[in-house]
Amino acid sequence: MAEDSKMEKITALCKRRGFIFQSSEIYGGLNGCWDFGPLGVELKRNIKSHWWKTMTQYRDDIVGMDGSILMNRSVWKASGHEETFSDPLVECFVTKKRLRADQIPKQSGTVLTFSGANNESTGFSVEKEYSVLLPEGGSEKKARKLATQFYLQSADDQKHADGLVLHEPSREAVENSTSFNPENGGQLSEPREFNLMFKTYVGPVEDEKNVTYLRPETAQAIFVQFKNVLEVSRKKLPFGIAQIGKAFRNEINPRNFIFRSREFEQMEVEFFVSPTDGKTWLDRWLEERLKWYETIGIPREKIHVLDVPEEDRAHYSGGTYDLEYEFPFGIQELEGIAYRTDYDLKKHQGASGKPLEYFDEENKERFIPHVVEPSAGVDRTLLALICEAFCEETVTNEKGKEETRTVLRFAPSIAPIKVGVFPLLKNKPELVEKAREVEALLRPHMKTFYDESGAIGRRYRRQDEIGTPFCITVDFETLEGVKEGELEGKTDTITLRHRDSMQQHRISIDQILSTLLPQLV
RNA sequence: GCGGGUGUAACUCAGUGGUAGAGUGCAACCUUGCCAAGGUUGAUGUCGCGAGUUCGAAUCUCGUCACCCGCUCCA
Repeated sequence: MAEDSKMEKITALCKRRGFIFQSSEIYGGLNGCWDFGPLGVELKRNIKSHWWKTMTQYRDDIVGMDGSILMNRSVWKASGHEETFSDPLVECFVTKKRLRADQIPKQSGTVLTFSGANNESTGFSVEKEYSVLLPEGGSEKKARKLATQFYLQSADDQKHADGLVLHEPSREAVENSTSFNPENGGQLSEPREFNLMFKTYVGPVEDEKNVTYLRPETAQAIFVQFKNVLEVSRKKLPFGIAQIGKAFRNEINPRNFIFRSREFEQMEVEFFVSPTDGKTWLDRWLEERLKWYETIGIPREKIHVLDVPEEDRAHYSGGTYDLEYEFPFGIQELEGIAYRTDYDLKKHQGASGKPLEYFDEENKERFIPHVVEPSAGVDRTLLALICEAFCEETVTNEKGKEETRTVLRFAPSIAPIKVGVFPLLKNKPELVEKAREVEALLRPHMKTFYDESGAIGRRYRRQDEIGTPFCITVDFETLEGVKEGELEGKTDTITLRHRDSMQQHRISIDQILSTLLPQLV
């Protein structure tokens, strides 16, 4: 199956069956925003609750919290998020001056493009393209001086300045270009988005002093509450704080269905350790997280672990693993596990003036804890699960004709609906009544779906397409007794049909729960 | 952000200036005895949105929004 057509099929299925809709669809949608329909929300809740239990219930060194989306602006100043602007910016390579890309006046003239420079006497040589705009009547001498400055930046010693020779530039006339610094004609960097935060105002007055942002990550809420949580939970290092919540990034270009959206949900643990244990815990968390993906149905071999090289990591990171999944549109990040060192707590301690240190009774040491952060995207996980589960099989029907069966092979533990319950025929009230009874028996324990319309085969296929692992059918043998086999003569039995094999077997109604429940964990 | 493509029913699509269509799906009923079965009936459209041209626009023009692909971006 071609990978882009697979993605199209998945997108169509998600809409048709009620997993995911475009946000504000009847008004033409909103770029980068998505709504989860009846099945999508069940799937999403199952993912989150599985993660939450894994973190806060099955282990005793993590506690939860739920921070507000809006926080004091100082949080974003201290964390460094704000400092990096909210507009696309370009930078002059020589003066390092930053300019708003959309406010650069259009300029015309001749562009001199140099290919490099060298200094014979010192042996210095650099090959890099650099352009300078020479306005009509401008001084070529100044332009050459600027280029010289540019090339000298790559020299670590000023001694190369004397006798530096520029390669002879090529010339090209341009009109209305915004690629050059209006002050000196120097080439500007490509526009960069430095800050993707959504700005808003707290209170009804749209005054600059009321500005804050929708959080671009959930982590900061944990850092600023670190001391409170530590205090009340009476935990000792190493310990973690878990949180699931929405975050917002004003992405330049949301893409790939729900993969990169402007409003998304994160599941994060900030795990606090002593400074000497950071690297060890980073590796431990990698293992933990791979195990978790396995339990929800993404096998380890489908996850690529990228040990992010130092030059690609955030400046504060002491090591980062990216867990990547093979989506139909490419290998993309599902989760980042980052060793954030003491960067965040140190920043907040400095900015707030409140001590965020930890006192280690055993060693009588006081220090700012280091942090290892496994940070997963809920929506990305959901999309990966759908991609992983999606399957089209060719089956032969009773007339010998080949047809396609679409199945979502979700792990039963995360499937939105666990069991479909059907009367074989809907025009026989005894069958309907019995099926309703069976459904009522199961309902307190799992998400059920009752369906009586159309032919039984169609109802099975409908459940296959939404990933329901089990279907139960009440038939005449339920009422009249089994005709043959082990259960011969027994009433109150049903057929249990398995999604993946399409096999059915007959069990008595009082065995349904004990058969199904262990498979739903 | 740049370039290209697409937008008509829930889905897949036909319709190129003159009455809004098909198949699938959906709903009801009949039939039906376990894998998308058959029959009858039915509902669903500001033809993405907004302007313009025209006697008349799904169709032509412009704008805009959304989605897809390729760049770009992704602290």
